[in-house]
Amino acid sequence: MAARPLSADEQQAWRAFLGATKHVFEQLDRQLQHDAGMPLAYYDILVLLSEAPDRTLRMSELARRSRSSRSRLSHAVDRLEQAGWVARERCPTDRRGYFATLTDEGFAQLTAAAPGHIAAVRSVLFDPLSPAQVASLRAICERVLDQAGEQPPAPGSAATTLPAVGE
Amino acid sequence: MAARPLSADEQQAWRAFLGATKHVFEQLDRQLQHDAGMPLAYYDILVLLSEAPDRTLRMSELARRSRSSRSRLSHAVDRLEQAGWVARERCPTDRRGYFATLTDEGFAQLTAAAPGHIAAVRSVLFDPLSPAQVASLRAICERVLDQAGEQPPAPGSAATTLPAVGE
DNA sequence: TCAACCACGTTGAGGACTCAACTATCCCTG
DNA sequence: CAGGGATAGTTGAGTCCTCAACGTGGTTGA
Repeated sequence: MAARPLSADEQQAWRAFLGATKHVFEQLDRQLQHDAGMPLAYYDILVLLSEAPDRTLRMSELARRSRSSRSRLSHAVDRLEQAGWVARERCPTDRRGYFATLTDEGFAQLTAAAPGHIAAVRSVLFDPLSPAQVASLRAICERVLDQAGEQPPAPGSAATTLPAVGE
Repeated sequence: MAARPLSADEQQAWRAFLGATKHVFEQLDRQLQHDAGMPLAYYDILVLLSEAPDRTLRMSELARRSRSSRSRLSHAVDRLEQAGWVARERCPTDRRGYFATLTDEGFAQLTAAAPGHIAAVRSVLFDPLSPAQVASLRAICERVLDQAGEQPPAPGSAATTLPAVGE
């Protein structure tokens, strides 16, 4: 399976991508950790909760939206719960399930953290780019994500298309 | 400091970027870990060493090229040394320093791991993109990296430009 | 020559993530 | 309504990373 190696263009695109993403996430993580005491992944969880009705989501739904594994989310919510920023509650209709709710304290933390984080996102990612590049980046990332949905046509599986999961 | 919030376009670009990068690195890390028993970060270290004269680099130079902290690199080389893929050697002319060398065993591992990794990079990142998008992605990432070089004009520091570090 | 300073790299503690195994609950079929 | 299989979520061990502190060796200037 001697895969065709990357072309020179692809090679350089790949290295630039590796470097740029490493840099971006390192800056953002450091900024958030320093100024708000949470990593980027946790900030995202709080954002997702803050946007949900009643600031509440089922664990599995939260995992899906944050693109994390159940395990990762469970560990993360453990910590956020310890911090008092999120509360867990049993789901009355399905007793396997739990809801995660953003507490007032969590909302306050998020509100406090947002301006610094947004400024960092701007300065590290958007400021250097032209509007056309921002649009292009978005199209590229959405393309990659679309492709990600149409998973490996697992050998033997016929129709794996899921009934649109109304985002 | 109520930073201007992200525009709707920026917002969506940002979320797509978060999602796409998360997906890409998750896939690649999983593939490498499963098929070659190393995370992407270690693979990159081996690549950098394999390209260097005598497959050898000073720790600090390796840290710079891999964009990792000295600490991270030190831990990583610990592990790679335990695996027998890299060897450390004192620098004779500067006794604070060390060289890291890719061993034959390490080179063999890298050679074995490369095809699968490259195939994964293609399938997850490049295959979904048009050539124009690949070029665009590269330009975008290089722009972000350029900007990263011109660090914060630290208050009070006059000329922080470094004497081009011959790449 | 010696003190102050800087550069190289390591160390250890603690946090976040992965993977596999596990419990508990729900649902479907016979 | 029993049994099997899927689904929801948790748990613990192990890995990788970060941060701050440290030892050691080079360098510079009075």
